[in-house]
Amino acid sequence: MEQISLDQVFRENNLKRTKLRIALLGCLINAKHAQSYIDLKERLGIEVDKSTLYRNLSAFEEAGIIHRINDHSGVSKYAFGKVDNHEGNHAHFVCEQCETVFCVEENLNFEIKVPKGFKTRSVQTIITGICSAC
Amino acid sequence: MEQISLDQVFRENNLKRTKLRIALLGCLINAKHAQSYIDLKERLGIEVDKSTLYRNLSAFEEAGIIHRINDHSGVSKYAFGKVDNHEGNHAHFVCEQCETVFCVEENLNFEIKVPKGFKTRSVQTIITGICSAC
DNA sequence: TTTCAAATGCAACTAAGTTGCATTTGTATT
DNA sequence: AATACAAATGCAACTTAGTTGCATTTGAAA
Repeated sequence: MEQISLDQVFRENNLKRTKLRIALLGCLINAKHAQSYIDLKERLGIEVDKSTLYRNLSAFEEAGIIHRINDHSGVSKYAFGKVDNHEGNHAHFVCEQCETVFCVEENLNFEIKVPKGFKTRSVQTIITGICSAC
Repeated sequence: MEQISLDQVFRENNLKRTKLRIALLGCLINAKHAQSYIDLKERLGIEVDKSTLYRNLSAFEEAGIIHRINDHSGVSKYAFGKVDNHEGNHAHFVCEQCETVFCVEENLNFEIKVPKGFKTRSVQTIITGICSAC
């Protein structure tokens, strides 16, 4: 696995290197599955302001550092990396029991025909089922 | 196109045939794209109680009469029919501009490999892009 | 070390969706 | 047609995710 330099990520995206951002991005990188606001808040340990956290998540998302997943629960979850790389998109697996969201590493490279006049920009796939732990 | 009898749908699913349900299901059947709570409320015209509407949407969803779509906006949208029929799943197209959600009629019949121990139950695909009207 | 935009913290707000409970209504039964 | 009862409705109050405006603080560049 390739080592990631946080400093580089921040510099490349014109984001100031603050304590919270370092901790937050660390959380997201090390997470084994997608994290909600609540998950992140707990994981961070330190007291964090809600709006600051959300603003940072938005900033990271806009910069393409993380991506947001919206499953059936209505609560947004965030995961490190982009949904689509040069080889295709990846899917998300949502466990019905524990509600954990995993990024499925297999790349999807299918095309979906859309009606005339429609232009596709991105494709997100959500799989529901039962995870190995449940 | 096949004619649908609302009475039959209600009877089959053990749902009482109320004024609101008839109007609501009518709205959903006739809609050209997926409807949010707000869309439905406006479309119905009549005064509707929020919780009653939501409860009915849940009831319809549980009965498999309609399905719920969760796009990036965080607001649930509802569309008539099931996501998956005997031929595969259908995808949803979300317009980035007008936020309209369309059901894409093409059936998807691909398989996604999930990690060992994971069991897939359903697959939902969301396409974002620009619709023909925008 | 100064400077300034960008980031933070706080409080107040918005909006989606839920819950509990009293009242009403659809339908099955007599 | 009258009765009976569960299921559906309406209302009010609540919960929770996420946002906004603004004063204060801080990172980094000059």
